[in-house]
Amino acid sequence: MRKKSTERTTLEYALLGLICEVPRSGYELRKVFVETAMAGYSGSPGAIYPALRRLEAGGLVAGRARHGGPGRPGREFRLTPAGEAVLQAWLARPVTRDDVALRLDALMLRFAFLGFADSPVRSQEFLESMEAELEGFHTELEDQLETIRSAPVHARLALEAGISSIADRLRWARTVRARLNDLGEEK
Amino acid sequence: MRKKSTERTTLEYALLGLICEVPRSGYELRKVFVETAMAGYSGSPGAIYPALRRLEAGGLVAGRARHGGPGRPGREFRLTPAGEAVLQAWLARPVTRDDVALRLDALMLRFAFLGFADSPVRSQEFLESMEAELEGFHTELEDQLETIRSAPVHARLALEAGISSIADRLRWARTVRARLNDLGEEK
DNA sequence: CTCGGCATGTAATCCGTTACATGATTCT
DNA sequence: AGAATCATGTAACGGATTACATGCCGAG
Repeated sequence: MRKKSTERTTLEYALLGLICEVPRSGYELRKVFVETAMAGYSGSPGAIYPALRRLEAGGLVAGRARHGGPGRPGREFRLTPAGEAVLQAWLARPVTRDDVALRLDALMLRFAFLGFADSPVRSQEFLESMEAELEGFHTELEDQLETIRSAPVHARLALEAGISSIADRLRWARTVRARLNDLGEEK
Repeated sequence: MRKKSTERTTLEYALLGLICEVPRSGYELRKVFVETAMAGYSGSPGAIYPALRRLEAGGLVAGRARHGGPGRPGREFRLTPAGEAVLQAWLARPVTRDDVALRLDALMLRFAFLGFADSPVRSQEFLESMEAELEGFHTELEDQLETIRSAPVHARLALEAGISSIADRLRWARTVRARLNDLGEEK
């Protein structure tokens, strides 16, 4: 999955986003994944704890002991300045074609954290580039639909479902951008 | 990923579906994935060839030499009776909540091959159970939206996108079921 | 006869899953 | 003390990715 060694997994970014404002323990992070079924991430301990250790090893998060509740005392993780920088860089990334075509879930996860961006402009940029790529991908898929006229009915119908869902997400992006605009202006 | 040892990966089912009617070589299979970006599967040789060997080892496909074109002669894979049975069992599976919540892409891939099912009834069953699970998941997500009223705006908006896309897919399923019904009756 | 492109395969690495094991605190 | 519960891990394993290596044919 990693192209450059600086790349992190989606799960790692999710963790960074979740502890960005509220420090949390591994257990609390797991609960978030399990209860909200966030983007389909499973929150198995075998995924989360290793991911937290990778982040800690990279100096992006720091854990400190916490005792107070019942049961075994946990470790509470908070972002380091380096971690904050990595999170912000992630949030500021432009949306690519591959993001909308191959990793739409991860992209929406990123959007969910965009409120933590250093500037409200980030949301606008995100939505604008997302709309552009969605439009491009949409016509790409419609072209593909043309070229597979002879394909089995079910395959064509499945492709139509994909096209429809891209159109749906495009409508979402446009209305959300308008909503956020209004929110920003009336403030 | 495997719960029972009889479970196959999504990629393996995709391969079974693709060679179900037309025997193909690994290279041709790769091209399908690359060109149509099927369900976001990458079609890297490091994934496809091992998957084909697993299927061959399991007796689900059989390869035979093919020479004729230019370049290195390829091996052409076709389904064995056992492979046909596994494919049919996959196509006949009822749609579960996890299918629509966590693996919608894989589910749509399955639909794309439903035309190869042993009975046209399979499509109806598939769509009916899919509609039921989509409805259930939809209300589940709307409940979740209620309970996170205090969450950050962006997170709520992301969830709304998910809800909308489920509704969109539900509309798709209903219209497709009607369309297939008409097609079946006029025949 | 070797060069380029078609086609198959391998190796290293990494992440996620499942299932299990362990630690620490409070309640009875 | 022992059970229950909260919380953190570990081990084995499988599959996907990337990048590289190999084999075989026809054209010049």
